[in-house]
Amino acid sequence: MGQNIKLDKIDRKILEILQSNAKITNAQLSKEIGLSPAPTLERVKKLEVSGIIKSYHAKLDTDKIGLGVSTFVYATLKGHNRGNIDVFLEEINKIDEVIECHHVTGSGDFVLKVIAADIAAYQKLMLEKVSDISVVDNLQSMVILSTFKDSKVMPLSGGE
Amino acid sequence: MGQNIKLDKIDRKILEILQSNAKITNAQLSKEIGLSPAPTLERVKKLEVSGIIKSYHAKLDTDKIGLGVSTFVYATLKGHNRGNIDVFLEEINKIDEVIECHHVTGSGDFVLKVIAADIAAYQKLMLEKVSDISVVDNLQSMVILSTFKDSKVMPLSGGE
DNA sequence: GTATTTGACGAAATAATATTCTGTATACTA
DNA sequence: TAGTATACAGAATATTATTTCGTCAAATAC
Repeated sequence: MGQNIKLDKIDRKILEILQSNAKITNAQLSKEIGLSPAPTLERVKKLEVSGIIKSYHAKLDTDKIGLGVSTFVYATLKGHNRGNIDVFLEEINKIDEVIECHHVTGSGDFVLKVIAADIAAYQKLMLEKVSDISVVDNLQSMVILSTFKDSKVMPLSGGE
Repeated sequence: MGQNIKLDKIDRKILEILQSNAKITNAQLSKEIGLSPAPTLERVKKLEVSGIIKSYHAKLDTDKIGLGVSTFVYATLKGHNRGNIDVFLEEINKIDEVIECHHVTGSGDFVLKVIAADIAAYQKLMLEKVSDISVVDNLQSMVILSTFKDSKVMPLSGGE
């Protein structure tokens, strides 16, 4: 289960291009995939409507907007039961600085990605908002020193 | 260092909107921020040229394109020296399935985000490509069971 | 094997949008 | 106070998206 829509080589090329550059004009895109503008647009629309393309986003330079600290945080809850998880997720969703939250296998229950202006702001955030969530048992932070790869292009290979 | 460009309230609003919806028309954007189209476009261009806006990307539904497995991987190297790190990064950059690579504090040296079609493909990838990198000492994988938050909108607050 | 339907395509016309241009007001500087 | 730079709105222009239409090819039915 999961996908059911069949993508041909051209569709995958479109997806690859739009992942790396969403602002390309339809005319340019059509050239790169070797079709005329009309069917190109039709394909893109189909990909959007089907939900394969979920959305489009601008990527910012965190340093330049004054967000100098990014971290990964492992959060363990006081119990893995449904109730605690729901409470945790609800609280996490309120915190804008937590930009990712994944439920994972392994010792920790959740992996968060957190962004703050600086270490002071980060500490404040963690103490006052995250640690404060009642169901949180343990938190372990890893500060990102530098990011060497942050590709927005996923590897597309699957079924012709 | 870091940022130097001053952003006013309108700029931050623009950034917020473009992060969550990069495909908005300039006319619509100008309405939402309360300016006419011309200066709105001027501001956006300025944000692009200054590098505050780095790029625009389409976000795909991983399930629908047949990428069912996402993981975080902690990688420790056989030594933290510059040479080993360079070797590691060079190899990692060749692997499309590794979409993120962060240098972090803590026990592990690097955190990777890896995407594959299924567990079998993931295992193959890790065994044949990642583990195979000579300078890699230890790898620890955490499979993402589900993602509850994956916001592309960073919290903008800083200096008026 | 032939007719028919369906889907995808290209070319051209149209509509919407981005982009440029010009003049004005406002804030900053000398 | 005069001068200058900056940001803005409104209108004209250029680009681009979008729609329309006719054609072709593959699949299906007869």
